[in-house]
Amino acid sequence: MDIHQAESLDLVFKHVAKLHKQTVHALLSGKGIYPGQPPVLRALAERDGQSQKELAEKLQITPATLTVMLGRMEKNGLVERRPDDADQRVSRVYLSAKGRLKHDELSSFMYEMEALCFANFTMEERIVFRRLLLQMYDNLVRADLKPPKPDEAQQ
Amino acid sequence: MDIHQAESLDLVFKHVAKLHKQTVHALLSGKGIYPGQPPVLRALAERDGQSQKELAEKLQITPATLTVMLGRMEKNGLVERRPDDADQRVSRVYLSAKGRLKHDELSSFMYEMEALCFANFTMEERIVFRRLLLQMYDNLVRADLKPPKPDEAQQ
DNA sequence: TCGTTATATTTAGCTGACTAACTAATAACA
DNA sequence: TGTTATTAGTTAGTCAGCTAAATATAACGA
Repeated sequence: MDIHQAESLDLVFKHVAKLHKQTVHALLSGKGIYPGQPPVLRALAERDGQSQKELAEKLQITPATLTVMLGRMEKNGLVERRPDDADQRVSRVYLSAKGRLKHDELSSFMYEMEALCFANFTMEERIVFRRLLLQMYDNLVRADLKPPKPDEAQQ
Repeated sequence: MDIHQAESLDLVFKHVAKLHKQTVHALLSGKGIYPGQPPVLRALAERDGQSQKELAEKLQITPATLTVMLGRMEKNGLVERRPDDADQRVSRVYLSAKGRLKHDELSSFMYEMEALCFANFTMEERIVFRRLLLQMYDNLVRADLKPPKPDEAQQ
C-alpha cells in the first residue's frame, strides 16, 4: 500500500505510528537502553516511589508487563523496589542514581524526536495537529475498550 | 502524565498511538484473529502469491518476523506456502479459502475502527489531519532511520 | 569450472505487550 | 473472631517485533 493513496484515515494513522515507533527504536538502540524503559524513567523522575500499581496505570500497561520490565531494570541497576511501610502487598519503585543519570541523558532524545517529526510544522499546524490528535484520543477513550487512567477520566 | 497538559506533540502522538493500538487489539480479540494478522491477509488479498521477501517489505517488518507469523497462520490454516518454480530459495504465500473468508469477515472491522476514531471529524478536519499525518510521515522517511519500501521512496 | 559473494528464509534469543492463573496480604463482613 | 472478598504483585504462556547467526541456493567473475 502506498500511504499517499490510502483511502482510510485510520490506515494512514497506523502507518505513521508504525514508522514513528520504528524510528524511536532505531534512535534508542544507540543509547544503551531499551525502548520501553524511557517512559518508566520519566514517570519515576516526575514522582519517585510510586507503587507498581500506580506506575502501571500511569504508563497504561498491565501490572504483569511492568513487573517483568522492572525486573530487568532492577537487574541493570536503573531502579530499586522496596516494600511499602504500611501495606506489605505494595512494592514502591525508586530511581537509582544510575537511573536518574540515564534519564538526564535521555532528555536530548525527546527534543531530537520532536524536531525530527515536526521541525517543518508551523505553529498553527502544531496547534491544529494537537487538537485533532486529542479529538481522536477522546473518541478512543469514549469507546471505552481500553480504560484510561483515573485522573484523565475526570477531565 | 495527563495527555491534555502535555507539552510535547511527540508525546501526545505516542499516547494516541498507544491507545489506538490497544483499542485495535481489544476489538480483534473478539474475532478469532491475532492483531498482526489482518495486514497480512489484506496484503495477500490484494496480491496473492507474493514471496516472503515482497510481503515483508510491503508490511514493513523483518523477514524473520514474517516467517514466524506465517508459521502460525499456516498452522491455523489461513495461508499456504509453496516454493517458487524458478528459484528454490523463494517461498510464495497464498491465502487459503479459510484465510479469504476471514479477510472478508474483517472488512467491517476496518470501517468500525474508522468510525470509532473519526466519526465526529468534519470533512475539513479529516483532510487537514490526513495532510499533517502525511507531513509527519514524510519527515520520518526523510530521517531515513527506517527505510520505507521501494515503491514509496519513488513518490 | 570453481570459488566467492549475494540472496531468501529460518532459527535462536531478547524485549514489550497481553491474558489467565496463582500467591500472599489486606479489607470487609457477619 | 473467623470467613469471604478484594487487592498487589508474580508466573507462565502467547504474540509481534527486533537482531544476529545459520543454512541453502543463486549469481558472478576469474
